[in-house]
Amino acid sequence: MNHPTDPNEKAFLAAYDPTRYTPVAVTVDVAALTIRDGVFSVLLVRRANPPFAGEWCLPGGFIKPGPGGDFPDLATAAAARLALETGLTADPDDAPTALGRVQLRQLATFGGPGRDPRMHVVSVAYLAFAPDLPEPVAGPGTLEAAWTPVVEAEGVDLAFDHNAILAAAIKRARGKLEYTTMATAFLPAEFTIGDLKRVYEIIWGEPIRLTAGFRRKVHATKNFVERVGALTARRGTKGGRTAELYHAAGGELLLPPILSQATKDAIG
Amino acid sequence: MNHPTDPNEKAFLAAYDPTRYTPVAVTVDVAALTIRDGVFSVLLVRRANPPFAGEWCLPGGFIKPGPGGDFPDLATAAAARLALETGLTADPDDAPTALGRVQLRQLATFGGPGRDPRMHVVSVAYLAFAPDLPEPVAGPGTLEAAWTPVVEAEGVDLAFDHNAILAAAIKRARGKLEYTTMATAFLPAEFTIGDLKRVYEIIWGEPIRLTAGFRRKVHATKNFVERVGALTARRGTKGGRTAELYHAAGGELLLPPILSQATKDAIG
DNA sequence: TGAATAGTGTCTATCAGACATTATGTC
DNA sequence: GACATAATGTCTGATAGACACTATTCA
Repeated sequence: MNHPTDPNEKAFLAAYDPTRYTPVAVTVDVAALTIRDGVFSVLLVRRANPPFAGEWCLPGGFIKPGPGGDFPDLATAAAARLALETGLTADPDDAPTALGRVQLRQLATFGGPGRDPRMHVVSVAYLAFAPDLPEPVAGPGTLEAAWTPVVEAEGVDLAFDHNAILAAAIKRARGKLEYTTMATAFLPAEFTIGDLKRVYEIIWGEPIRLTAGFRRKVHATKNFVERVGALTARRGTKGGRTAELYHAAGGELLLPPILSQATKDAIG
Repeated sequence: MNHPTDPNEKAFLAAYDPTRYTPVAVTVDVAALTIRDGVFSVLLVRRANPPFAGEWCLPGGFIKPGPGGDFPDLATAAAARLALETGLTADPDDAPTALGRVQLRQLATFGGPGRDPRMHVVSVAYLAFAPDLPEPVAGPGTLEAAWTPVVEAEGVDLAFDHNAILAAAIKRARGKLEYTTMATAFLPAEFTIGDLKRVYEIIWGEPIRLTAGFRRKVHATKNFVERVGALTARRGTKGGRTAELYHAAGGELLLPPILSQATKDAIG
């Protein structure tokens, strides 16, 4: 970060009065996506206070200075907000908490006029890819918090312009699966190739016909998955061979991409 | 947009005082990228006023309400800022001004502590892909404005954290060429396949060895280019066959992607 | 044994990469 | 003709998609 040293600048700064201007507020909102019981879901909270008291929206809130007077980084604010609503604490010692496995990415910033009846508000939206998390707890300022199937959430009239943010989040998530290895973020630390395939099917909402092809692609991609060397304990009750376990191998890019049918249709 | 109707909400809003909180400011900054004389360049301006008076940075400024009291949309603010520094007016009647061909995309939002010595500032950065534009003019608050080769700009110590924004812009631009048809945004309305290939080479900073392959890919991609049906007037003085002219065909996606060598190396 | 799930082998049409060839222009 | 640029043709190795087959488990 660059900092001014000129003495003129110091005089200017001493005389600078930020309250002269029409105030603007900045919020950080989080679209936390996960898969719960095989359903693509998003974390929604119900507002306790006006505006939109009693209505559902994405968790979020104004950024404000901490005890030291400094504002937090945007990503830090987003992580804190998510921790507040999920009841999970982000462990600074990098312990493997459930929240530690959540992938936070900046989604987009929404700043059109009329978004908030109080004043002009610019919202920095974050996208969280999460493995199956525990039941959320209502944080301060919220009546309740709930993992909600995205198809259901899209039908709800959310507060502010959160329907637009949610739509962008879903679109981005579906796209990210195509050319990154982030599908693993929806799974626990150890998973099978079948689990991974199901992540794609659940989030895209379409079957993946290629069984062998999907496996080949996953194995051929550098740093996508790594064999653990153990088998799953039995799941389900309908029989079937026990599957090999894998864990995410830290890679990011998945190229050439695995395209969803929707994308294939779009490119003709 | 959703709006509260509850009478309790109206009372709450009447009593709401936005000046109670620590003020935050929001800026919109634009990384305008273009190709000038075969060189990948970015628009920089030199600040007239503190902080960082006399130093170079990306064009940008605080968002503030217009005459009607309403704040503009973020993208509108970015377009206005760019128009100010380039001397081009964005024609609302959609006339084919040079600025009309500029593609504006939101890049990312930067909001860490200590970005601005005056107060906490959150910057929404926009990425502009532009065809060769005229010499810029210094807008209000700037001493001068200049198209600067990106390799040179990366070496300059820019004001605020604009080096980080510029780096993100360059990275995004290089990536966008891989899987979108946005390379055409760097070219005039009519161009040749050779021109298009040169855009890739200039922005990626590496030669594309495939001549036939590149052509095939471009032609096979739906809505990438469309044959105009005319040939170029002679250019250069070294001879050679006259090329067919094409124009952008309105498509967005370029899949499977054309990968740069850098990306290929990254995926092993 | 049959059904269910996991994983491998193989064939083929397609395509990216490489390179040769043809076409059209200036000097 | 020598050279430069544009455009097309053709060969080959890799691979996505499709499908058949093997492997392991439970009822």
